[in-house]
Amino acid sequence: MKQFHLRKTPPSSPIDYHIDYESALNQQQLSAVTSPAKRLLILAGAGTGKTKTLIYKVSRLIESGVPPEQIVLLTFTRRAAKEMMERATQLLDERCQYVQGGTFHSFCTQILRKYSNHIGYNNEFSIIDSADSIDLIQHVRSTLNIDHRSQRFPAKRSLAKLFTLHKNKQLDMRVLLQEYYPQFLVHEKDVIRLFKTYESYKAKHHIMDFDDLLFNTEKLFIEYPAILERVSSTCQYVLVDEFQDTNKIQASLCEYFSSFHQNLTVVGDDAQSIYAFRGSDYENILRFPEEHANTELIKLEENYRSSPEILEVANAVLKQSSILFKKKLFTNRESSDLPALIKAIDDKEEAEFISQLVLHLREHQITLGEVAVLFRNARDSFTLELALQSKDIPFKKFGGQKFTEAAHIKDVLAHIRILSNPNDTVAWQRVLMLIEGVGPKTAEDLFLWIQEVQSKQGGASTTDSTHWFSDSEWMNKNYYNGLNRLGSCLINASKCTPWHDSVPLIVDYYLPICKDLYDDASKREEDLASLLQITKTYQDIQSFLTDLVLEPITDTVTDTLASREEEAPLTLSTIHSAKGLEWKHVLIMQCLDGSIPSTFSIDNEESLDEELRLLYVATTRAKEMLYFTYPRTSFRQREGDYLTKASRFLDPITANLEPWELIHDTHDPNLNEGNKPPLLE
DNA sequence: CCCCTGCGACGGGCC
DNA sequence: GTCGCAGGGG
Ligand SMILES: Nc1ncnc2c1ncn2[C@@H]1O[C@H](COP(=O)(O)OP(=O)(O)OP(=O)(O)O)[C@@H](O)[C@H]1O
Repeated sequence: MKQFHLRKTPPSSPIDYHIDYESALNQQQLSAVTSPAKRLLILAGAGTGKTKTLIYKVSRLIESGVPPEQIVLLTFTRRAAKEMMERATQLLDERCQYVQGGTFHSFCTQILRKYSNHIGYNNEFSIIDSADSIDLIQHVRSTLNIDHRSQRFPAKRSLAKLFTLHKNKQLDMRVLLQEYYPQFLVHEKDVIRLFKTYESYKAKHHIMDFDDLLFNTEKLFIEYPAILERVSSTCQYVLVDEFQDTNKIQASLCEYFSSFHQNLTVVGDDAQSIYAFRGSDYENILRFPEEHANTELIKLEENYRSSPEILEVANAVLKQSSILFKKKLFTNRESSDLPALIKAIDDKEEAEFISQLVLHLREHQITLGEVAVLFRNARDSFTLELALQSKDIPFKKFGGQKFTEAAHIKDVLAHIRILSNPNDTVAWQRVLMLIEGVGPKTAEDLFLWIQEVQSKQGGASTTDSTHWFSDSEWMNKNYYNGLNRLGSCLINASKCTPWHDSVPLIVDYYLPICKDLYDDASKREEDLASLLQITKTYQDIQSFLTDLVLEPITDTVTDTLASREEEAPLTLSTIHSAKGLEWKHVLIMQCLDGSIPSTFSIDNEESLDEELRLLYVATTRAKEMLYFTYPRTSFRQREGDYLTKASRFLDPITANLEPWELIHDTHDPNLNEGNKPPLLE
């Protein structure tokens, strides 16, 4: 017998990393980045560098030769996703742009656009946002003739909420009714019937709502293992930020995505779980190690973001929770002033203080971009926005749907949606009812008639139906003229190439209607002009509509004006949209009982805890200085002026705060600044 | 069948 | 504030 000696090959030459991981990261962070573990959980408090670690891990993988398009980086909010991509690109280079992912919803959409034909959808299915979903529920309800006379039936919003909870929490409708709307338990049967009809309606019309994007992806994976294998084989590494905010289905999607290569890293902080209303469950992250025995757990404890004074307040906030959080954060950052507590006399004074403080900070080298004002409800900043506008302080607001929610934008979008999908009932309904004299019933009849005409033409597209409404049964109606104008507008619009040339036609058609409907038409006209600009950046109608639902425009006209100036604007944001971000100075405004905690949470310990975590998230956004403000009086239409109540969460932390007194200065506003007392003493 | 008015109930955060 | 329903006149 011959012998063949296999030589020992030298170990592959060590990779020449461009990034100095060892000096940028601490011990635990480094071990998370370099860990060979296939399943890794990083469980750590706010500001301990979780996101940073994740970004370094992505860079490290790319530097070690993993193709970026084989890495999937998922997170929860669009802002966090964008922020993460930017930070990664800045750290390494353009290669990071090819990393897959974004939000769960956008990633699932990409998969479904390729494969949803397997589960009975067109790959061109429409996606509806929550407002559309509410409208659709209403529409479906009107077809069911549900008896609401004897006993009040849940409003469309409540129904929508029930339906998402039902899908996301996978709880029985009865249980949900019991917990959230016991007064509607009598309607259980009808609610379920409506839910089923809503579901089948969407399926039949190739419409998906946000929940469907997740559910249908899972369904696809369950029913078609071959597709699962194909998709997951392109996901060599799956990394998930903010894992505490995932719900059951998102957690299970993570397992599916990583099922082929089995590399799954998740990052999160159970103390920052603030999306229970959407069915998220922080138990997901705590259970994560139990799902697989070989999970490596890494904890980070040093906070690199906030001063000790801020961290002290944050810890004191969290201590009020009925659930015990064992972690205690520490920091080596230098001391700052004590966080401030400002009690304004009313909303106006609060807004005035914030805008003057922001200007004062700008004089002292804290730019607007380094300051954020956070609040519980999107509308809490209304008075402040007016004050900022009057002082020409540029700001950008996050949270609240505003632009795409606005009626006039939705109106124009509905026309565009018809061009994209002539079967879109909700869009037709909306468009038809804009015509004077057309109500729900006529709109429904018209829609059925249009569908019939279309099917008679053997599925020919809208382009051929040049004489839609003439010679028809509608000739003699008083709304015939309006109908005809709509008809020719849509026909001309559908012939446009490129597609976005159709938008000016639609806007021209719509403007008279808009002027008739709203007093502030000129402001709305400007919005439509900016919508027009946006449409020009899209090659096709489909991607435009998808993007608009998944990434609704947050810029309003004021923002656009602001962005013309070079200076980075002040940030106004709901706390929910601020998660994962940080600023030098953070103001939390409207710290009132009824706002935070919200009125709807106060008699339920679980939701009260979530409100508290929300305040914790807000406080931990600050690096150098933190301010709590609230008005002592406020105004409501019915009651008039009334005394407010400070947030109950502030009481136990007042010892850690420094009260600031607001003094109205009586000097002539035109007096030289040097002759007045300093703003802050 | 539409559209206006008045009245009571509800109301939040995100994709 | 906004929604959703009831009652009226067109
Ligand atoms: N080892 C480190 N050395 C210096 N700075 C660090 C280190 N780790 C993190 N930081 C800084 O701390 C700040 C917080 O980091 P990061 O945003 O990654 O925290 P996080 O844990 O994701 O926070 P959160 O849970 O609040 O989103 C960042 O400014 C980051 O640059």
